[in-house]
Amino acid sequence: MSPITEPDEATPVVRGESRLMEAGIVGDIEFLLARARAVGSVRANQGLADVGLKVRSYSVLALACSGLGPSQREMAGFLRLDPSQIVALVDELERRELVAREPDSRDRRSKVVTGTRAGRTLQTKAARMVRTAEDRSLSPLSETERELLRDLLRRVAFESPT
Amino acid sequence: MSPITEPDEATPVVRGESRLMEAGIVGDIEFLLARARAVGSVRANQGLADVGLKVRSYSVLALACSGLGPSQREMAGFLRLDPSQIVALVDELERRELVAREPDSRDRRSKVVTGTRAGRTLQTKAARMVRTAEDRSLSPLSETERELLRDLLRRVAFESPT
DNA sequence: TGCGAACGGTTGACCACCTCAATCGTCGTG
DNA sequence: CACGACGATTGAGGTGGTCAACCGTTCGCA
Repeated sequence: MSPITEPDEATPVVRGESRLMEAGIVGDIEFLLARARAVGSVRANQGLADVGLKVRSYSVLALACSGLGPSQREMAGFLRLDPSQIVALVDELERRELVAREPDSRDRRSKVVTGTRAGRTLQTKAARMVRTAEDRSLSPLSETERELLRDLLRRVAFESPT
Repeated sequence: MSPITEPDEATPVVRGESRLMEAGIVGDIEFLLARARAVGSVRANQGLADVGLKVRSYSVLALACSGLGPSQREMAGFLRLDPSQIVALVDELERRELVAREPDSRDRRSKVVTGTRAGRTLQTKAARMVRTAEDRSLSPLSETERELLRDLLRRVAFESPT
């Protein structure tokens, strides 16, 4: 990086811009999550652009196609989004006839979102693209390390106090 | 799953809204990163609000106070932000006299950002708040698991292909 | 039974943030 | 020394996050 020193032969292979790795901030989980996400979501969005989706809309579509019949509020809580954002996302997907809002017979306030046939086929296609994008993001890790990372993140994301 | 079954006594303690955990999306790294970050950054921002910072401005301040004398462009690459965003963040910190822009003697195009005395004291104070916020976010993990998560994220965040 | 509080969905406004293109001064190379 | 590349800056345009208010519905409770 510095313009004068020649490459150190003992330097481990570090693809990132490395001079600032000395800074204490690389120990911050918040920073690491932000940067990992920045790296990955660009790629995921690129892949999903082919089917006219983004990570946001893909998440909603995936939940709608899960067979669990989630209400919009459930989606909002699960994805940590404001309910009003779900409205817009479902609006868009419904306009494209990928999902449908069905009234909940038990509670007429809430609406259950389910994937249409077209939605389900698109979702499986999109899931493949997400997975290949993910593969590239996780390429520095071995298979067991990837599973480990998923497990640790799952616990932080779901079992952390409110 | 089915709406009628009574609570299963073998169910592990899951604090999250759990019904949708059956959905395949919980295996998505992108989703897990987004949710973990959503959980944690709210807390971190709350803590930092006491000193008038956010995670963004804190990151810039921390880099400025690292003693590494980073240029704005280095910061941008490291934090994965657009250079124009760095301008605004440094403007704000400079206005509060927490950091100073110094001309780089080697390259008069670039400006080195360093923390002032006030900036450094605020930074150490802020670092404490970030750490306690992080402690709560990572509370579901043991100490060795936390280090493991940090290490895995570091590799994904820095060694992943462009 | 009926009343009020709470809730789900929706809308709209507002602010933070991201991305991009254009500009200016500076650097490096040929 | 001329030209292309680069760092910082500005401004525009689009997206996303947050919040308050609203309507219809449900639930707790008197």
